[in-house]
Amino acid sequence: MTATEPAAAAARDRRGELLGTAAEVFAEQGYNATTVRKIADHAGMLAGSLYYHFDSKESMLEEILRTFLDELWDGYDAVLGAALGPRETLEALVTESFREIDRHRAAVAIYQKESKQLVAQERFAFLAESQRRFEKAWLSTLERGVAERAFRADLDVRLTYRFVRDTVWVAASWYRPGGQHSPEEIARQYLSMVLDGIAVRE
Amino acid sequence: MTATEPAAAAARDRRGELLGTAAEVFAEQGYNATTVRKIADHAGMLAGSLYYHFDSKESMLEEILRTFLDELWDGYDAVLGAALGPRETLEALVTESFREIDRHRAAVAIYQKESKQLVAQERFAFLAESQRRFEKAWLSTLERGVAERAFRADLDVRLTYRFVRDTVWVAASWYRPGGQHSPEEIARQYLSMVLDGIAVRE
Amino acid sequence: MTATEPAAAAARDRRGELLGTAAEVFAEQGYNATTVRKIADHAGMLAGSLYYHFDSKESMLEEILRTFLDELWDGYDAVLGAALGPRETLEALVTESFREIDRHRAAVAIYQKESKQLVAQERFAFLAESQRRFEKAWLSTLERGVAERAFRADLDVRLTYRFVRDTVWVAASWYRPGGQHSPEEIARQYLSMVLDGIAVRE
Amino acid sequence: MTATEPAAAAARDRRGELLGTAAEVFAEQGYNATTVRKIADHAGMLAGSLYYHFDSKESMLEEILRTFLDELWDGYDAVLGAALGPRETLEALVTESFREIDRHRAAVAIYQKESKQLVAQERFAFLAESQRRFEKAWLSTLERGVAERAFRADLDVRLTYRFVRDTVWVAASWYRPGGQHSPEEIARQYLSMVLDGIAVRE
DNA sequence: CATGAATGAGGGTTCATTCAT
DNA sequence: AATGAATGAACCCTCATTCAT
Repeated sequence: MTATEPAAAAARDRRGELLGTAAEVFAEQGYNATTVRKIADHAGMLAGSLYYHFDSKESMLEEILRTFLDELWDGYDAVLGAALGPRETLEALVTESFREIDRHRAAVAIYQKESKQLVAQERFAFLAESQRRFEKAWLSTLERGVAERAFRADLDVRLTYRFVRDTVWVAASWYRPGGQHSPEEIARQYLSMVLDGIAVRE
Repeated sequence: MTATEPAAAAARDRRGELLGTAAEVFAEQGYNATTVRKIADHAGMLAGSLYYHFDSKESMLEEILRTFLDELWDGYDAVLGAALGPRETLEALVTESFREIDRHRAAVAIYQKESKQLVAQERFAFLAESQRRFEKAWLSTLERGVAERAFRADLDVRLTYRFVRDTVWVAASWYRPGGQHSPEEIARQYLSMVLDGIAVRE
Repeated sequence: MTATEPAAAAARDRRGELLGTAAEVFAEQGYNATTVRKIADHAGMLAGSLYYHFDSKESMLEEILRTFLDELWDGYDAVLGAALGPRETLEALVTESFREIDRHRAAVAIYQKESKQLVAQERFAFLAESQRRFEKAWLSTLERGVAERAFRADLDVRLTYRFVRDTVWVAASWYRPGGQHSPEEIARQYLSMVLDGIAVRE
Repeated sequence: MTATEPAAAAARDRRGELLGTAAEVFAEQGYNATTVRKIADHAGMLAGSLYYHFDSKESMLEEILRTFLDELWDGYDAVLGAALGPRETLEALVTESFREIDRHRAAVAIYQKESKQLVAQERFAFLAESQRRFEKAWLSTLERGVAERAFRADLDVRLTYRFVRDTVWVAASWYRPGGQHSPEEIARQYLSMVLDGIAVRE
C-alpha cells in the first residue's frame, strides 16, 4: 500500500456521497427540475465546486444509473444462472427486485421516471441494452412457466410481462426504506397477489 | 341561436386541439423538458401565439389535468353509485380506468409522471383532493370485498390498493390507442391476473 | 355641404375621444408601461381595432403632444404679441400655463415625464423646437425684467428660468381639474410666491 | 480581521458599482425602457451575469431607492432634531436636499419619475411611508413659520408645500454634479427666490 | 478542494402590429 | 369599424458550465 491510497479511497467515498445526494434530489424533484445548485446546496457546497468531482450533471445521472444497473444485474445473473424452475425463478427475480428497490430506491425512481426519454441519447444506450436483457429474462421465464404448466396456459405473455414488470418497479415510487415491511416481506405479498390473485378461491 | 355561437364553438374547438397537442408533447417529453416553442411547432404556430389562447404553459397543464379528472370522476361516480358488489365494483372501476386511458392517454401519462411534484403547488391542490377520493373509493371497495369474502382474508389492504392502482395506471405508459386490444379486452386480462393470479391452480 | 361631412366630423370626434382616453392612460401609467391593449380596454374595443384609427402607439403619442403644443403656443403667442411689460408678461404666461394644465392635464403630464427621452427621436424633433422657443420667450422676458428693474438685479437668469418653468409645469402632476381652486386662482398664488417670496417682509 | 473581510468588502463595492451604473441608466432612459442588457452593457458584462449579484431588475431599483432614502433621512433627521427656527429649518432642509441631489442625482431623478407608479406595489410601500414623513416635516415647518410670523400669513400651506417640494426636487432633472455651482450655492439662490421672490422690492 | 464571478444559450412571456373576415 | 387570431422581436430571467484564485 502506498501513501496515496487512503486519499484515493477518501475521494471515492466523497464521490459516492455526492452521487447519493444527487440521486435523492433527482428522485424527489425530477432530473430536469433539479438544478446543479440544489444538489450543491444539499451537499453543502457551491454549484461550481461539483465540477471538480464530475464532468457534468448528465455524467452524475449516468453514473447513478450505471451503478444501479450493474448491481441489479449481479443479482439477476445469479438468479438466472441457478437453473431454478420457472416459478422459483420468478419468485427470486421479484424478491431480488425489491431488494434493489430497498438499496437503490432513488436510482430506481429515477430510472422509472426518466429512462424513457434518456434511451434516445447515445450516452444512455446502455439503458436500452439492459431493457432488452430484462425483457428476455422475464419473457423466457414466463414462456417456460407456461410450457411447464406452472403458469396459466391462457396468459398473454407480453401483457403479463408488462404487468409484472410495472407492478414491481412502480413500488419504488412509494417505498420508504426502514418502513415496517422488509423488502422480502413485500416481495412475498406481491408474489402472493401476482401468483394467486386477490379473489377468494371457490 | 345567435350568430356568435358558431364562432364560440370554433374557439372552443381550437383550444381543445391545442390542448391535445400540448398534452401529447408533455406526455412524450415530460412537462419540464417541453418548451412552449415545441408545442407551438407541433401546432404549426409561433410560441407567442399560444398566449392568445392560454395564460401560461402551466395553465395548459392545469386544464389538461382538470379535464381528464373531471371525466374520470364522471365515470367513477357512475360506478360507485350503482350499488354493485365489491368484485363487480372492482371490475367496473378497472374497466372504466382503461377506458379513460384509451380516451386520455396523454393526460394519464402526464398525471402519472408529474402529479407528485405538482401537488405541492397551490394551483394543483385539486390533484390531492382527487387522490384522496380515489384512495377512499378503492380502499372501501377492497375492505368491503374482504368483509364479504369476495377477496382473500389475508390481504394487506393498503398494499393491495397500491398494487392495483399502479398496475392499472402504469399501463398508460405503453398503451397505444387503436392497437390490437380494445380497452375492455385489456381490462379483462388485467382483471383475470389480478383476481385469479398467473399461477396454475392445483 | 356634402352628405359625407357629418360622417367625417363623427370620425374626427371618435379620434379625439380615443386620443383623450389614450392620453389619460399614458399620463397615469407612463407611455412605456401603457400597452395598446390597456388603451383599447378603456375605449371598450380590442387592441387591433385601434389600428383602424391610428398608425401606431407612437403616432397617438405624437398627436396628443402636437395638439397640446399647438394650443399652448396659440395662447403664448397672443401673450407675447401683446407688448406687455416684463412683469405683466410673466404673469400672463404663468396664468396661461395653468389654463393649459387645466385643459390638457394629461398631455402636460406626459410631456413632463417623457419629453426628455422623446426629443432624441427624429419624429419628436418638434418638441425640441418648442423647447427652444419656450426658453427664448422666458429668458428674454426675465432679461427684460432685470433691465427694466422689474426683477431683482442679482438673479441668475438661467437658474431662474428653470426655477419658474419647473415650478409651474410640475403642478400638472398633482393638479386635478374641477378641484377647489380655479387655474387662475392657482396662478395668482404661485405668482405671489414667485414674485414676492414666502418670507415676511421686514 | 479575518481573511474573508477584504473579499466581502470587494463584493460590497462591486454591488455598489453595479447599482451606480444601473441607477444612471434608469435615470437616463427610464426604468421601463431600460433593459437588463443595457445595464449589463454599461457594466461590461452579460445580462445574465447581473443575476449573480441581484435577484431581479426590480430588486436593483428597490436597493437604489432604499439607499437614497436612508441617506436622505439621515440628513433630514439631523436637521429636524436640531430645534431650529422655521426659517432656518427650511433653509437647512433645502440645502440638505440639494446635497442629496448632488450625491444621488440618478436616484433622485428615478424617484421623481417612477415613484408615483411604484407606490402601488407592495414592495415599494416604503416610498409611501417616506412621502408621509416628508409631507409632515415640511407642513409642520411651514405652519410653524406662519404661526411665528417668519412666513407670510396669507400662505396656502398645502399649496406652498407642493410648490417648495417640487421646486427643489425637479432640479435633479437638470443638475449635473461637478458643474459650476456647488449644491450649497444653488440652494442659496433657490432659497433667495423662494423666500424673497424675484420681483424688486419697492 | 472549494469559491466567486462570469458566460452564453435558451426558456417563458409580453406586446406592438398585421390582416383576413 | 371592429374582431379574432397570429406574428416576431424583444424582454427578464435561469442554469449548466468554466476558470482564475
